Amino acid sequence: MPPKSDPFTNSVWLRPPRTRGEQPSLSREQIVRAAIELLDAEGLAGLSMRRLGTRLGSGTTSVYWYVTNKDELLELAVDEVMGEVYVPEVGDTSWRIGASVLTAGTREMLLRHPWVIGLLGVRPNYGPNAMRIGDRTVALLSAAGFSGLELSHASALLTSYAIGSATTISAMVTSMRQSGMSMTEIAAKLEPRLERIASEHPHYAKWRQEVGGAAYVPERIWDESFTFGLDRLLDGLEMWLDRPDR
Amino acid sequence: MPPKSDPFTNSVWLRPPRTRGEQPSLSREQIVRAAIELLDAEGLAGLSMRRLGTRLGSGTTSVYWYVTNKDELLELAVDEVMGEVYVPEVGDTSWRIGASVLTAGTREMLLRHPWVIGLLGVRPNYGPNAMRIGDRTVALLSAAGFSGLELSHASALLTSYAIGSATTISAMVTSMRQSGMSMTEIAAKLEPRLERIASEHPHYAKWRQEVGGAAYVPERIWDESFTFGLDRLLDGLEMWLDRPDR
DNA sequence: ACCTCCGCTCGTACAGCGTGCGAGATTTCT
DNA sequence: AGAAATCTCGCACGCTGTACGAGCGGAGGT
Repeated sequence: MPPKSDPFTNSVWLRPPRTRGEQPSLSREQIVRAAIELLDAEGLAGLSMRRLGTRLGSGTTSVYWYVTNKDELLELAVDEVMGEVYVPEVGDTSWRIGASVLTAGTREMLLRHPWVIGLLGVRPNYGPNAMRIGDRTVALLSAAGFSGLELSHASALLTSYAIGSATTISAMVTSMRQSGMSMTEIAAKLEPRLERIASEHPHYAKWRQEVGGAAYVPERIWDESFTFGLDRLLDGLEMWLDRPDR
Repeated sequence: MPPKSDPFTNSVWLRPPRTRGEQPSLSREQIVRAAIELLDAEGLAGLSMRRLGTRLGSGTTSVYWYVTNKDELLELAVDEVMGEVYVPEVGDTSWRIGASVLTAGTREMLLRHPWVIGLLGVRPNYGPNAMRIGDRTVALLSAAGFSGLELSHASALLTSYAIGSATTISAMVTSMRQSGMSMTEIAAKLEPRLERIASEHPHYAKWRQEVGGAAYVPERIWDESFTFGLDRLLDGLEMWLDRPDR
């Protein structure tokens, strides 16, 4: 027997914020904003309901009047930062540039708020901002020549790449932050281990020699790598659009 | 001042398992296996050190002899399941099929062990299996004609897509499991909301009409979507390889 | 044979977590 | 004025990761 109240019919997005007058000292919006600040500063583990209460200057459990539980608060926070993603208007640019801006923007948002990444795999997002992005993405890809299921496949390809790319980088940035070292310092510490690994993995060793230390230079390479992949991906989509037999 | 012992020079992979004779009733290998079983069955939240101890038939904190903390255990678990990913030998197939098998295999591994997804963004992986995959991927792409930084860009593109694609699907599967409903049941519950959303988002509404209910049929569509994206992506890479001016 | 040490197990304890509950305060409606 | 709604929050429960140190059994040295 399914639970009496499931998360699909009983969702945050269907419930109006619990505030009518101007009196109350808290509001859903303010709570979400404070939560995002905590999350940005200290990551998922840094957000506890107690700390959130303290930061808002209220009691430990006051937040529970506006939000039924922590999961729901995170759902609100995720959609809030989704609002930072800009999807170009149809007609403002070519679809290629439009898709490029969308994908890069999504990736950048995820890198600004790395805690989102850990939440994306847990529950799908039906918040208003996610929906707005979806709608405008349809417009963009539709104008490009996609339709039906292929349109959603193309859209999934773009967002998957943005998410995956951000995930890899987030892992490194997080470990940088936690260790308090720069990427080059980490590379130096890792050096002997990588050397030993190279001695057991001939192909890796050969590649390592080809690129020298270049692979461990920080952000610039990550951006280059993302752009390279994005260009290949857009090439592939364009090629499909140009196919006579589709 | 950085911490005295950082995670890069002092890593699980550099410390031999704490066992010499045959006496002890526990072993690192056995612990990791049990942890993975718990994680597969109940997700990240389902693994606690106490439950792990109970499942192994030992005391609450016995595990701490073999593993310094939970994070390290998770690191071991992640690399263990990385061992399930098969990277085709060079020469066995074309590079295209090789890359295809690698990417699909990674995605399938992630869908078998969805908890891995939540961990990928937290810390990079330098375990032996990750290294083996890396080495063989270099071999594969090197034989295809990639070299230097472009090789690692191409490799990043493939794994990013595998990760991102698995993330989206994992979100849906997880929410299916938690609600105990099938995807079609969820779609039915969601229907009125989506309809209202469609009424406010014209492009989405138009697309919705195009595909009808097809978009909410479960796994088959997901696989089709992944394959579509993968093919576009490989087309793009192939195109780059064929460029005269690279 | 005894002692010492080492590898290993695990009970206890502590600080922190999410949150259900209900008492209380305050504002609004009748 | 009295009742009802709205909102705040202290307390308590059961859970978490893990530091610490007591205790156990077998191996090696004397």
